[in-house]
Amino acid sequence: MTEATAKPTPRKRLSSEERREEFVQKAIEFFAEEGFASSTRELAKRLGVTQPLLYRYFASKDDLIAEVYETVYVRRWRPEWDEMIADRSVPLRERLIAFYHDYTRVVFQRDWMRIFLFAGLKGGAINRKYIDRVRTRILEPIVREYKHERGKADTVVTDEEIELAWSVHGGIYYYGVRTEIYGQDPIKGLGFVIETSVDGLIASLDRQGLVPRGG
Amino acid sequence: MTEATAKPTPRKRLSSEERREEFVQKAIEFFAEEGFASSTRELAKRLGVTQPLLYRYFASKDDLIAEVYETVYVRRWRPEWDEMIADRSVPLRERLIAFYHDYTRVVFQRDWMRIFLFAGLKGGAINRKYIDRVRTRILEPIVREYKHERGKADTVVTDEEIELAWSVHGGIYYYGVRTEIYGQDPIKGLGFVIETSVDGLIASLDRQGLVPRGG
DNA sequence: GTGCTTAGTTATCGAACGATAATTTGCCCG
DNA sequence: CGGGCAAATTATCGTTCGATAACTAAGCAC
Repeated sequence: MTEATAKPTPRKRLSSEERREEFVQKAIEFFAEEGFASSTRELAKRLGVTQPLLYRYFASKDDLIAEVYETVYVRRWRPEWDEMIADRSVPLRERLIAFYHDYTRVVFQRDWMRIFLFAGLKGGAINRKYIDRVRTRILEPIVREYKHERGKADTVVTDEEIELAWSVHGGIYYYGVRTEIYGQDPIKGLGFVIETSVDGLIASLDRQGLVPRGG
Repeated sequence: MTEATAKPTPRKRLSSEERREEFVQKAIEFFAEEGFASSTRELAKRLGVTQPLLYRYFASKDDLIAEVYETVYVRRWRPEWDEMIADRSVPLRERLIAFYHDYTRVVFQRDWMRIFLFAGLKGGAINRKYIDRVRTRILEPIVREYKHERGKADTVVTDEEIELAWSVHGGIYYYGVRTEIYGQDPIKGLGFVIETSVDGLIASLDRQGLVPRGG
């Protein structure tokens, strides 16, 4: 249905800051669904404004995209995850289960996952930086906590142990990919996946501890 | 550097069938690297032919893309995987390790993975169909073989067991994503990941067998 | 109320896109 | 050697893209 000829053009005037925030939020939804190759005209249509207005707030389309990255990957990271993982007043198993419930609540969002995949395919540094952060802020702390609980706090975290953690983390992450990206019906709930994955990680770290270490 | 004015234009003439095959193969590399939103002009440039020539072989860009899908996902699937998984003359652990070495040799290719991700984000049915095939041709047979080796061949494969297999399969797959898509240096080799993942799957299936079943 | 600031508009440019039509040229058969 | 089929080209159409310039009007200050 095309618009009527005599459009009232309400032309609400919003302050620069709220407009900008609104644009970024809607751009996240828009680009997550349509991809970064989609047009600024289509985005403007969804925002109910004209396309050139976007260029009053962002110097270029790439600038807008950069702001989308920043908002999704930096602002949604929860600083309290550090303490959740390291809170030794809670048994490790419960701690990790609680953490992964919270982590997946943030990450298993359609817009988060799709933008992450789009960004990865574009080949920028964002995903590499995020992967690095997962290793240093999640996986290495998890392995350190495991070793503390096993009374091996003095031993160094090995590459093998980190790779075991990556495998389990990846298994959980792939559950989100299957349900959020590929639309697969969850055959068993997220809770089951998290609990069995945490159990599997602890068990495989235990087995790894029995393997003779070279050097 | 722009081309010289007096271009020789060699204009090689190839038979229809070899040209078509050449176009599809190069289109796989091209779209894997640049995404399906990239132009047919750029693809033609890489092929060393003019852009309208593509339209002698493919009715539309979407037709070409469909042929890319077909070639990658159907033609690269190895029929012998069925027998590898079900070959009971080999112990299950070795069988699964051998299978995953072969499977990842096909799937852990930059073009395969990137096209799979691009296709998934476009939202067609290809990925859903592929996921279904992984479940019915890989995961369910694996769990059936496990139950046979444990003397439970008569019991039905449960949703929980399939989900355990998905988690481990996803962990292995994510290793490929990290190395092929995000360019992460493999901190431990693929062999380590496959072996510990297979051990982890068998162990978690064993644990699952101890859990009281409802009904 | 009058006027300034600026949010928001319309109009438009040059480039790139998918696709088609018309034209040229390589190659096999006689 | 020469004629015809089809491989491959040049030329071009209509559309859409990111981005800029010029214009319009909303709302606050006084």
